[in-house]
Amino acid sequence: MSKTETTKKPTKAGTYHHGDLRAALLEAAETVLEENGIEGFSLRAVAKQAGVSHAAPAHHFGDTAGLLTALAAVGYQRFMAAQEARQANAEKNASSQMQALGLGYVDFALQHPALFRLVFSSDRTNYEDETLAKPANQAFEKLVDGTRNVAGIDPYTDNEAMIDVLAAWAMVHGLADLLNAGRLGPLQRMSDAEREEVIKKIVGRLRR
Amino acid sequence: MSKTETTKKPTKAGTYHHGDLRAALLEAAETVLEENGIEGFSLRAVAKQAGVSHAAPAHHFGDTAGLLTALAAVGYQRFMAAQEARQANAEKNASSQMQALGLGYVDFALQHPALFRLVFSSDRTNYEDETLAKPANQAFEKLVDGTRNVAGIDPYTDNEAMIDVLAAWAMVHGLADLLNAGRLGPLQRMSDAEREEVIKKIVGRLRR
DNA sequence: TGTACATCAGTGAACGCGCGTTCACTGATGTAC
DNA sequence: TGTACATCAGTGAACGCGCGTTCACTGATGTAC
Repeated sequence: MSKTETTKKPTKAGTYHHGDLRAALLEAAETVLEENGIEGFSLRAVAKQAGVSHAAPAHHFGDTAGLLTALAAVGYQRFMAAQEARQANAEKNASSQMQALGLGYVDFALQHPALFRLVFSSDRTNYEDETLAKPANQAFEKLVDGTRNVAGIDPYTDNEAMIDVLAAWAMVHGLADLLNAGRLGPLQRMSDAEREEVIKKIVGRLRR
Repeated sequence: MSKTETTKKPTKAGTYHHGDLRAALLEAAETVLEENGIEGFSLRAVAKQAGVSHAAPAHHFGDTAGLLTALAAVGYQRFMAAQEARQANAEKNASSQMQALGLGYVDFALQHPALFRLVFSSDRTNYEDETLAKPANQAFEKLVDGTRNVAGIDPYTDNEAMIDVLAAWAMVHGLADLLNAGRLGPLQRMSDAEREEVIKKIVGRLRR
């Protein structure tokens, strides 16, 4: 029953008011999501995980969709961080940087399977919410930029280049989702290094 | 409260025993799944839809996973039917037939979004069950056959050809899932014909 | 510096709901003789 | 053809559980004077 140290704002432990319950609830929500999946997600479970009364989350997020929307925004931060980590370790030419975006996409999916679903497949989030729409667009822009650098053409003015964008997205998304679902038989049982080689080859099947 | 006519086995209407409740429950389950999604799926909801007592489904399928597994097997029939319809209308050369598999994949996803998720992304099904594993393998074999015909090499003996198989699968799966999730912005609002052209172009981004 | 008061964050009991599961039951069907 | 009995399919009441929501509350904080 120990409250996890949030460290953000040093709260006075043991007081009636939490200090930064919103942040603590988001952290708890991430834990609950990964442990129970989207289907097992509930405000009460989050409250319990945060060690707080069950009615408290509604006070900050309204309802389940509100909390999941805020959580999805956090998900995009994790997602872009995974991509940036790959890009930092990749060669600086356009095509290596583009490949890094794909590998980061799959990294994120494998490391945070439930968050991945929430961000890219769920209908329990609200993309009208500016705090979610903004990072979502930001992530999409990174993909557009990468394609622009590889193709030398702006996808926003060239239809074929936009097809490249969508094809790249679809490819890595499908790969990530099927891997998480355990539908790709042999790939499931490979070592990380082996699987990574195959993933690179699959992503390499994209052509202009 | 009218029981849907099953037509399979002409049951004596109004009798205590149903006659073919198993089939009627599967039909009801498909309706409930598409209406409530995987998250809203329950044995009780299926019983209600079938107009039968709430404890009846457990008698035939054990638990929710059992019913969903049986339903997923039905899903593969729908899925392969969608692909076959596309293939029947396509030119008979290897590459057109392969493209038809991809278009059928997307057709199935758009026509039966929840069933699509159940079949390809859910963890609430049991692939150890032979009645599910069999059609799943059958569907995979169609993809392997298509690739073999295009590449002229057997994916089971050639690693690069198997990469082709997985890349094709990943591409259309990602496309279908993102479309269903409503994440592909502009594509969502196109007419069917326009969208189909774009989908064909995206699928065409696969290279050997 | 001290007091009074408004505001705010979080509590906890209560509610109604749908869920899966259990279990004694009832009505229909099939079989033995 | 008729009777007795076993088997089977489906019923419906009851259970405990976790859920979201409501609401009167309590304790901490901040502000006015």
